[in-house]
Amino acid sequence: MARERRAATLQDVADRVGVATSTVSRYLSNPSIVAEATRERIQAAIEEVGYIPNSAAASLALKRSKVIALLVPQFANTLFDTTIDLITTELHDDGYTVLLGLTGWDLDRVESLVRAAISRQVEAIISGGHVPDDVRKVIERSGVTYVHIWDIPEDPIDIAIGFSHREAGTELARFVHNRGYVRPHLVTATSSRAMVRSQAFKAEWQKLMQEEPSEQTISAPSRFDQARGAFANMRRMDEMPDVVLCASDTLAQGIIVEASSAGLQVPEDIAVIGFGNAAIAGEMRPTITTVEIDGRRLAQETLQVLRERLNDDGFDKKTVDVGFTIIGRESA
Amino acid sequence: MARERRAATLQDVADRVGVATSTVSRYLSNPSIVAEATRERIQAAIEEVGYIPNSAAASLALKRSKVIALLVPQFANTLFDTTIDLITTELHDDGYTVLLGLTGWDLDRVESLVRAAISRQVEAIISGGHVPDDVRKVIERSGVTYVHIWDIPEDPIDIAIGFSHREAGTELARFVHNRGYVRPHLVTATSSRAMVRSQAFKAEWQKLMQEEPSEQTISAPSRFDQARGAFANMRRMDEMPDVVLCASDTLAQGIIVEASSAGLQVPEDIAVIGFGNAAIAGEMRPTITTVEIDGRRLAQETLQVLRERLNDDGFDKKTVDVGFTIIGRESA
DNA sequence: CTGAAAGCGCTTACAG
DNA sequence: CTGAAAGCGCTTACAG
Repeated sequence: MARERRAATLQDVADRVGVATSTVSRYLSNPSIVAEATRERIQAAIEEVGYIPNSAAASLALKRSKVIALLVPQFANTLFDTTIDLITTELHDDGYTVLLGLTGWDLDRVESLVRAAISRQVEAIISGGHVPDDVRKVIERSGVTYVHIWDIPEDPIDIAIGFSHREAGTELARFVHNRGYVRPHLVTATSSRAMVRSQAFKAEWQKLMQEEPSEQTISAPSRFDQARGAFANMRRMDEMPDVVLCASDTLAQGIIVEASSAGLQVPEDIAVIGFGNAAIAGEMRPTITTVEIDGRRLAQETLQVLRERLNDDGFDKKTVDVGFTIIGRESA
Repeated sequence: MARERRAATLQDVADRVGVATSTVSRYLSNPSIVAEATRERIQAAIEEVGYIPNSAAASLALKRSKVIALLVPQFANTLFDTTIDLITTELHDDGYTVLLGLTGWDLDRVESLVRAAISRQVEAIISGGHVPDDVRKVIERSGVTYVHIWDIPEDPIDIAIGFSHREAGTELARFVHNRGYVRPHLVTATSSRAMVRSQAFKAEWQKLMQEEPSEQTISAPSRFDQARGAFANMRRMDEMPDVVLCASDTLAQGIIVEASSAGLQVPEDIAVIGFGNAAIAGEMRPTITTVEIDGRRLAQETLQVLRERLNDDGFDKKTVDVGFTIIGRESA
């Protein structure tokens, strides 16, 4: 690696061409207002010195950073990987740089990430997780655009795009009931969203059957390898459940593998329902009944609202419900 | 959301306290050199106005951004999710902000992401993918620290931390041969690394058996749902392979599911080998024989080398080989 | 079409 | 222990 080299600046380019920095700057932002001949000399100089603008300086002068922060709990296996992927790629194509913050479900980290983002002058924060009240104040005070994705909070800070996890839980209870299952078992992850779904499921099931479904909790994120323990717990119950509601498709997949390996047929002996409609859900044998959220649509809606806000300077709070769909397949 | 509000600046805090901005700045970077009484008044003022420093301005003045760019092909399901997760989290704890760039295996995007990173004055670029020659020049010219992770290129740009995919391919061929398999089939993904492994496997197999193993190619990233097509292709072969080498554990998992559902026993009728030792590999039934790369160690090594370079100003190129381990399990 | 100058919000020698 | 001032690398009215 080359040793400490001073990066070329606008001044270097200008000197080389023999014009003022303002001319080079204009060429960069709007070439057509610079004379043809000057244009060519500037372009040549830029290439010679390998000039790359310093965007810290530009941010400062423009009061516009073209940076957006993305806060998610972890790098992968969040149910919205596709959504994140699409959003990030499109934002880059729009000329934005994306800051990544991994919260790891840790509230202190959420706060320091939000502060770092604001400090970096981000134009928006897209967050896939909840934010404690004091951090909410920091966000509101700063005036940044804040986009909460994946669920719809009671009282959104600013923009929210997602679906109602409560309704999803309720609908799942009805679905299970309609299919004639009588002993549902919830494998709930310790994430606020999964817990909301389970609560709603229990409430609805109570209404329909006048009883409380059994439940166990696993630590978020729900992973394939947690299935073994979860399944063992079920075996210890007085009576095995006839349907298991999993916090994710990966977990559902694990439960199916465990059940098969214990000689149980899915769904005959025990039915399994996932969450998220990951690629595996449609390909597993048996195919997995699950809840689909349209990640592509979620991404598109997010980008649209964001672009409106960022370009047209709208300042209205906004909530978009992208809904969900229960997809009945072989596993339940 | 609150309307356009001018963010508080150092000047605002200074005015409120009745000191110069330099004093507030000193308080922020090194409180102990400011008088106790002043310190308290400054702290109070900071909280009152909700001051958050503008790091674009700080970058400009300090010529140090505390930003690091992370370039990966996609947001999830890269074999090194854990590594990325660890690196990102630790860097944040070290006070760095992480820029995320998703290349999507697209070389033009690699270039624009590298340029954006340099423009943002990043102190290092960590990249999980290959970089074309002209982009290499941009990197070298800029003088940023460049950390290539996951494999070890012939001629590293700067720092490289990973393992030899060529050796992995060779060792896999020996492993398969030792276990007595005679008709291996490679399911290769179209990523440069997977291709290197397959090449090496073929070369070694040629040496051992004087024949060419059969092979099919799937588009990267290798996913569970590509297993169906891949398996169908094998069925169409004159003779089914007795062992399948998959580009990832997820793909291996898919092949196992497909094989079982076709009434074949794994490994008796057909053995399966994955790559990566994902969580599922040890939990699937049968458990999956695979190649493990210690993602945690990879992350630690990366962080260590990075910290050395960033703090101690070392400028030597460096390569670290973290190796790999073939883990024999039930599936082969 | 182009230049000189002010300003964006910090930091840090240099004085005192 | 603190302040005044210069400077980091850009952008953009304002003149010409």
